[in-house]
Amino acid sequence: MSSSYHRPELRADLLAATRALVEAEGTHAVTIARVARACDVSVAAPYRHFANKAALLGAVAADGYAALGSEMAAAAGRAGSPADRLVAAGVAYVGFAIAHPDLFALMFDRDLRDPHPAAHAVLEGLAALIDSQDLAVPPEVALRDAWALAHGLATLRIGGMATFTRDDSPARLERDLRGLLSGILR
Amino acid sequence: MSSSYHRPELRADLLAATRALVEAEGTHAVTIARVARACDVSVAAPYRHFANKAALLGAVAADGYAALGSEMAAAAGRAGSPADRLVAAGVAYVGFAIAHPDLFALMFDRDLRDPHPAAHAVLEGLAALIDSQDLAVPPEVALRDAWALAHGLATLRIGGMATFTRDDSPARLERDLRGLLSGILR
DNA sequence: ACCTGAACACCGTTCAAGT
DNA sequence: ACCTGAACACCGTTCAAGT
Repeated sequence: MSSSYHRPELRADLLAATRALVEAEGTHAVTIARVARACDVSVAAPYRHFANKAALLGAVAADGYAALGSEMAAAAGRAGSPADRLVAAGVAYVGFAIAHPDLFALMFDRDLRDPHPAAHAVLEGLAALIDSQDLAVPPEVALRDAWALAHGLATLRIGGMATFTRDDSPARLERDLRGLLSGILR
Repeated sequence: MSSSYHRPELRADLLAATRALVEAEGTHAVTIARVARACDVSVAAPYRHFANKAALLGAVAADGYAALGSEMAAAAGRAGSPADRLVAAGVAYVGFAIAHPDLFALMFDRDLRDPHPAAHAVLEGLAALIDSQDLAVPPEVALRDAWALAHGLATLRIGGMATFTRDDSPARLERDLRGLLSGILR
């Protein structure tokens, strides 16, 4: 039939199918069998490309970090002042979580991910936006604070907490972020 | 042998066994079969008390909310000024997450929980600490901000993000919270 | 009313065998 | 080197049957 024994793009196909499943039905719906079926391949085939299910999901999470990082950078690039850049990056961070809630949850899942690439991607992005001249606190403190704030807003929002879903407009988000970040900006 | 066909405390035993498994090995280690074995009961027995695995885990999460709420209230009760109470509650929130990371993660898992009890428990606890006289912003905004901040610090910390694990002393936590909350306190 | 035993469909992972 | 088919231990859930 249409199947061939050699599939050079299978690894990429498996990743795409897994991510599609995550975004459509959530991580709990991901099954090696379902992913394999979506790629028209036997259930054993994925094990030639990923050590196990956790490794497959971890690779999808890694793609997510890259996407998040570039969206933050793009948003910050459109802003003017240093404070505006920081706020814009925060809005992009929360916006990514709202647009891809299950992917975002997977990226920060306690057992499925190597935390280093995440920390690296996010912190590199944020660090590039911050000039210590603009800060009322040391840069590392500012990075921690800004990240924690954006992450809390993002996870409580996608977790369905009513206080955070009632008004989830970008304007509201920006107001929240700017208000709290005023404590660390000069 | 030791088994009897009537076990009035089985529901409580199942909850305790599930929570113990969560805290010892993480939610991914929870299995109806393992929980049943720990309670010396057949695999079908838990279904007389919980509709399915998600309901069992949800009940454990509900217990977690109650525990978190009382720890926050106790910590706030030991503090003096309104600002100190808010900071103390935040420290207790993050401290709970550090002490019970897998339980905390389960409590905020996207597919396993009804968000209402969580929001209720946390917001009730926080609202009792805040007098609008002390605030520079409307109370609902203050609640959102404080919760988001504490939640972000907690989840990034238990997620193993290096910037947050390098120094996780209560003093550091308190300093972070106080600094950022200064934006919402009068 | 509560529990057991057996069953069903499904899953993660392994491995010998094919191309 | 990459994929298939079959296998193994395990899981979630159901249900008739026992007490």
